[in-house]
Amino acid sequence: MPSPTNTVGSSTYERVKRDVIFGALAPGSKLKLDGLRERYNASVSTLREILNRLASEGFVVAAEQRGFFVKPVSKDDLVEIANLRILLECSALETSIMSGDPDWEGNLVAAHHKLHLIEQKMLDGDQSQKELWKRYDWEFHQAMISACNSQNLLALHGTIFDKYLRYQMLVLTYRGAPAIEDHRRMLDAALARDVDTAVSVLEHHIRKGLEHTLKAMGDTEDLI
Amino acid sequence: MPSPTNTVGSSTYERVKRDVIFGALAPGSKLKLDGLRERYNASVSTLREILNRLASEGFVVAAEQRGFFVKPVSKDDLVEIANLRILLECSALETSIMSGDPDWEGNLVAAHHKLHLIEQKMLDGDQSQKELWKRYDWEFHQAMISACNSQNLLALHGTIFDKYLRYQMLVLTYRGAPAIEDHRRMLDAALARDVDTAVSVLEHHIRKGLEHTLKAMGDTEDLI
DNA sequence: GTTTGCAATAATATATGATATTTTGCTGAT
DNA sequence: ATCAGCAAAATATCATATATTATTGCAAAC
Repeated sequence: MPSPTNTVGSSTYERVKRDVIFGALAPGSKLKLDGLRERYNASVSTLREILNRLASEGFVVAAEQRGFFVKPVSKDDLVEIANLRILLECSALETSIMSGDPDWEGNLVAAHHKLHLIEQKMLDGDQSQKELWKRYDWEFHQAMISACNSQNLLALHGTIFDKYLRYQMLVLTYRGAPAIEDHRRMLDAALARDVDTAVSVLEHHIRKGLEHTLKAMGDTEDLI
Repeated sequence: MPSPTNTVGSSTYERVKRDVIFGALAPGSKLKLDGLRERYNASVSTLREILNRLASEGFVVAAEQRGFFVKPVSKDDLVEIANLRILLECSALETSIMSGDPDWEGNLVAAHHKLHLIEQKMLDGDQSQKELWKRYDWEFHQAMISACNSQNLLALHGTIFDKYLRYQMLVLTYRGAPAIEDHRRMLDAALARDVDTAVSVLEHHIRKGLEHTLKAMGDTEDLI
């Protein structure tokens, strides 16, 4: 099998983005080219390309002539992100359910199964695999909307999802059983082609997550 | 007044983006670094930064190890873009109308006035200012949704609008009087805080534009 | 004690050239 | 026509140089 043969640029891009999302690079912190060069073992030119990409996606802020900063967080921003996620994901879900084929159903069931397995572990107190858990969460939501017939919509949703994820990682708390229940209900509704139920559960799911994260941010006011 | 003091990077970025949107750089064409260096009088490093930005916005395609290409066009892509514009702009319009203040109304009336002036010229056969016309069109739509209270939504909409605009510029035809009428009706509905009417006129406006552009693309099959 | 002004320092923006790798184009053989 | 293999072209990456701009530190002034 051919190894992914990643270029320095793309693999470092992944690493930096990941570090922003998972908080290794703190919100608002300055991204000095020289510091990054050491940290990621890449040249300044390559890093500038990466930071420009991340800036246009909104994970980084590029301040003309003053360099780059990790995008700051705020409750207002989180609310905007959550609302956008609802708008994009619900819309995609609707068309996806209406046009999903057997392959789609198969992937969906598989994605839910994997997610469910790790959710059980989380419930049992094993918090050691937060990152993997979130990846499966992402894969499940992605599988749900993957038949929406719009690459553009999927791309936009992917970015928004990652931004939302950053806030969840920031407060580092777990909503637990209710979220698991949401996923199950979404799966069932999707397979039953019950658009209305699926969409309303999804919206509820995101709003509850938003509430939860906002509350956690209120308690930990320092991270802004 | 302080001059904009643009950096080479940002001003060249604007130029390249503009050239993609207005078709000076043809869809699908290869963007050779060396060629661009001559054309825009910027260094390769700077140009790579710019192309990376444009790639992450979707105006350019970055093919690992094979360089950059102007994003190709297709009817499917146009349909996706139009649907996304409807989704984003209608949602933004709804909240904007509900929370617009007097300043918002003022800007809106002003934007419509400017747009209307140039639309009349277009109707009279003066097609010399397509670019200015499209700028005013953008400013009007932007003014409508500017009170939506979401920077994230406005940013996303801006990008989608530009992509939609590229298709319009590509086929280079003018929908004329009906579009002018749409704008007037949207303005009136917005000022009357009639959300339903405004939103449905907007959706109709975009769908008609889509139809029109699709038809023009069908006739000029060569540009793909 | 706070503010102002300015020099010293640091960091960014941009350009250029060098190297390794990859892709592309071409030639000739099958 | 197809394919292998080589030469030319282009990209990806890096290091380095320079000009410009931003930041910092400190002394002088209020």
